[in-house]
Amino acid sequence: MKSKITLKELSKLLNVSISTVSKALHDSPEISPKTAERVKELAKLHNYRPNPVAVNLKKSKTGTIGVVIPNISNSFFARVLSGMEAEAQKHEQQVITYISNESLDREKQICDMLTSGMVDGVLIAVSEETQKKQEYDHLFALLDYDIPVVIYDRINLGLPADKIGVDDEKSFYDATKFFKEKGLEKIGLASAIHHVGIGQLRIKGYEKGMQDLDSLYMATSTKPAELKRKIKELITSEKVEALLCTDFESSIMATRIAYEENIKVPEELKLIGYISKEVAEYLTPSISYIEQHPQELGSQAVEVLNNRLEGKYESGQFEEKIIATTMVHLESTGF
Amino acid sequence: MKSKITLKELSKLLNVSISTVSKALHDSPEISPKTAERVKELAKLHNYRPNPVAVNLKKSKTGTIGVVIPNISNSFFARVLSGMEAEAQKHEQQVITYISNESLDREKQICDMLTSGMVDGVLIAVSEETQKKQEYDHLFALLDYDIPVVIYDRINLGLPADKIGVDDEKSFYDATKFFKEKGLEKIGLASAIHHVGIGQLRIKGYEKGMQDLDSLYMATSTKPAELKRKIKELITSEKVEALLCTDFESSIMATRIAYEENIKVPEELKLIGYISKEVAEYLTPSISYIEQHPQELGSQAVEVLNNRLEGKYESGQFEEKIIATTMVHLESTGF
DNA sequence: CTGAAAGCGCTTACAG
DNA sequence: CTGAAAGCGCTTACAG
Repeated sequence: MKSKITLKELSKLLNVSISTVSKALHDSPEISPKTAERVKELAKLHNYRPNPVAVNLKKSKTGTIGVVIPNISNSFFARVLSGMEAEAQKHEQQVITYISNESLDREKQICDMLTSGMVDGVLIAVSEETQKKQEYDHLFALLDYDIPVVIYDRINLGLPADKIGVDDEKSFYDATKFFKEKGLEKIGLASAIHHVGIGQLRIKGYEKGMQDLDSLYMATSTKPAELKRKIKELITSEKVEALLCTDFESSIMATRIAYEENIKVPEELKLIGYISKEVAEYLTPSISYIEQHPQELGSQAVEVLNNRLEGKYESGQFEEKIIATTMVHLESTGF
Repeated sequence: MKSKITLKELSKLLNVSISTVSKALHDSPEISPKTAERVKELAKLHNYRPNPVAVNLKKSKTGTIGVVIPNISNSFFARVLSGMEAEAQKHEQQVITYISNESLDREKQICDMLTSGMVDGVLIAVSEETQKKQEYDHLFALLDYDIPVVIYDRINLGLPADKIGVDDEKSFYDATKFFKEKGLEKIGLASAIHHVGIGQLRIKGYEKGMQDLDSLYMATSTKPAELKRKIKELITSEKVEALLCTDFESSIMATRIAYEENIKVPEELKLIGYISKEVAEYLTPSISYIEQHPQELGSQAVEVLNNRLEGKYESGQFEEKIIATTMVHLESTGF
């Protein structure tokens, strides 16, 4: 039980002033090499560590960044967090995690608490409910309090903040094009997130890729039973040759339906999912997927925030970064 | 851009002293109702929030707890974190997340930084490498600095700290018994984590459940290729009727091999996995699994830590809580 | 080269 | 009932 030693105690032990000790430990040129050495030696002996709370108060900052995550069970966000933590670590920042559970109320609570100055900046993926109700006052409150906000992943909401996301539209455009180039014609899309921003972008990419808007085959619903029925119809009645899925639910459901209906993947149906590597690889058959590089997204989000904190961006102007996606081919596309 | 108002500014505006303002806001009986009201009104108007860093310095605490997570992509840990965050929220504590990536070095770095007093207490699931090398000095360092530590999930390491975990041994004992009662005889076990504590406990539960140690069928390896070969042998040559899997890798691999070898699940082979609800439900066929209630584990871990911080436990004596598991039957057991 | 002083924003025992 | 003072642990401009 060493119980932390303070500058004051150190200074008493050394018979010098607190200022001298502090300066010595910061390699100030004001201090003679001799005293500097004495001080450092004793500090090391006692394993002195400055009290971070005191340092932060003095420097009028907190050394922490707040991350708001809509749903941590979604391994995409878990990986994003991991990238953030790694990058923050490099900047000696602590990551405080808040989970909104896709709830507007919870998000408001979190933002409210953050306005008190718990953190130097905030990284947020706006919850689904918030997007639906388009209530962004709590986010503006953060900006009012001069707390920089970086919006990650769910970025097409027209908010005045730095943003970093994934090229959702292009990824689906490319995937659609890919199937077309392979000579497939009947290409469908399944989505359980057609009502939220990123879902809409992915659908847009699909539509652009198809060009002819009469040849679209879409199964969309937020209700599992309804989505299932619709996907089944696409696969069995319409007999689409390929199916793009915009999210975890629809990807898994499509795999499942193909299995139940005895439709062979990839021979009779080719699938591309929007799911994490881990799940994609382990499904049977494994599902080709669009890799979003979540860790990269996370680490760059922290980078953007720190640039903002360090004044590297002009105020009033906002950064918008897009991370390119990669298509990963596994068994379900069979190429 | 409101830029936070301070007590000092408030007091100037009101023509009273800082102390008076502070007391009024804390409903001190020392203050006259009249001034109290005046103060509160203005505070509300300016949306005054005490600077948390200053409050913490004054109170010699940080208001935060540190959580060390070995691997956030593992949805078990993601859910544990979610439970911790929810509980911490109730206590108005912030959760600072650190990811060790199962690395001893990283874990040491984290603990080293934590000894400086970043947090009031630490929740940790010890990394695999740390367990393998049995190097726990960095954890003792935390205790030396009087920072309470709660070990969660990976608890059988004989460390002198409060612990909260899952009843790994019993869960496998029960699962084994369950198969036996259904009249199955050839019951096998697959494991990619036989070298770490929790793996060993699960295996022990299996062994106890089998009683006759000559009738064990085990496939264990940390190398995917070798594990695959061994599981395949159990399923095809040995023709076990049921297989218990101790972890994500072996669960998924077993499903996969059954599919590849055209062995029908559950008709020819019954499977129980140790994986998250989300993945279990979505596999084809869905996999019966042992539910560990990770959120519960997380929230109780925070509870234990707070009890310790509040001096509700005797020092020198350690709590050890066990969360009971539940078996969830899906298609792969077919009962 | 060293130290006294002010101050970061707050709380609280104490004096009046 | 109100306020001056000390102090949480640190940093840094300033005086000597």
